[in-house]
Amino acid sequence: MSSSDDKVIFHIDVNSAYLSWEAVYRLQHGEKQDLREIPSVVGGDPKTRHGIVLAKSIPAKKFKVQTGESLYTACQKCPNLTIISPSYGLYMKCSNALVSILKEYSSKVQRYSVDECFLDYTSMNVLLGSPIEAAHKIKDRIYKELGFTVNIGISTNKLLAKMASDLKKPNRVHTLFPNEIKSKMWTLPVEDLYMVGRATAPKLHKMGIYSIGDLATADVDLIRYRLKSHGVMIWNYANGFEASKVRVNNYIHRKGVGNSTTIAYDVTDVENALMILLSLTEMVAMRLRNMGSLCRVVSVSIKTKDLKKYSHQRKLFSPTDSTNDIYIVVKKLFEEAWQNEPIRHLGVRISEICTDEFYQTSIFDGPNLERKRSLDSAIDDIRLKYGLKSIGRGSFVNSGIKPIIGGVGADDYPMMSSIL
DNA sequence: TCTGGGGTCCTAGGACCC
DNA sequence: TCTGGGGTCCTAGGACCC
Repeated sequence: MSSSDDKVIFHIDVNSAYLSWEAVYRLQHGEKQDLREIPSVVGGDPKTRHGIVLAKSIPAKKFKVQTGESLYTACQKCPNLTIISPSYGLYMKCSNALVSILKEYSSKVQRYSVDECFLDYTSMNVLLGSPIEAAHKIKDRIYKELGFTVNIGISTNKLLAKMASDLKKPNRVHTLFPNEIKSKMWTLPVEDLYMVGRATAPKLHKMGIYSIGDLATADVDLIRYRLKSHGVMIWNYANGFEASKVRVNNYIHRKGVGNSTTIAYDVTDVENALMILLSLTEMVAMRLRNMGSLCRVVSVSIKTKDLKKYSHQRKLFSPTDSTNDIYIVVKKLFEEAWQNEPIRHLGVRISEICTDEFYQTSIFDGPNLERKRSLDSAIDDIRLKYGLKSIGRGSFVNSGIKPIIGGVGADDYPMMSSIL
């Protein structure tokens, strides 16, 4: 092996995460039936019948229920299907418990998503044994202490480690070292490669590329000509070339924060739309302040009844974290963009995040800035202490719209405990 | 089968400057 | 004001991920 192959990277992937976590939680709270042993799915909102399958049990898979399909079609395939609504708070706790075990094996742990982590095991051999031994130890410990299974992929970079953990599930350790690429990876269909999705796969097929090996051995100039820089990236991946670092997560580096919602009915009037947008803005702004950050770009997205999508964004003159300031822009953007069509889905997103540490107040912000900021932060404190519903705007009281809509990301609640 | 919600990155085109 | 071309900033939209 050459010196660039010196790194040892693990990718840890929770098997059917949401479903496993629901099953473990329920068993620990006295339920007799293990969700993993019956046809069951996590997903959607059973009340509105909206939504899709987020995770499925192996028995549900036998009925050909697929991740991403609507609950309606899933029920048609499998009439006895048990449907569980997702509880993201529980998943965050499980994810935190996983991360804290991993951190005992290396200080370099990157949470890639709620159910996937990278771990840099380079030069830990001396202390903790060979990579394969350590991976088995980690896998078995997670099962013993937390009750769910994981796959662990081992290689010399993140891409190969991730491809390895995907090989055969569940409860497995796989290696995919550079000398195993041909036998273990090139034989797979090209759509199994990370970053080859619904739009890219058909383009590759048209070029006669069906396996990862076909892509790896194709002429890179031709790939570049047809698929631009994205093509060069996946060609590199197919050859196992990837060199990004396992970086310890830091939510300061987040690029944007957004929340969106599909509405149970079609919205046809400005008042209702604005009420929903205000509710989304409340959540987004609170998350932003929770990060100790400011934003410079505000964007509103609209999806119509017939699934037409459009968005409108604007760069602000000076950065802000104020709910009111953001909402004023949101309102303007919506009124400029909306073409009077029935609305199915609305979203608010802020980006160009910067730290508020050295924030200089612009003279255009006026004398009320500090007052606005302290009001926002007082409300945040109450919400964090007594729950999101404890305080809301008067205008929502009889509207039938929740004063806060939207979920949170992995690093939004660092104070959340790691206990399952 | 008409498809949820949270992200990131890239590209293309227009405005504007020199 | 006829023309060219390079650079940057901004916005909209698409592709991918989990």
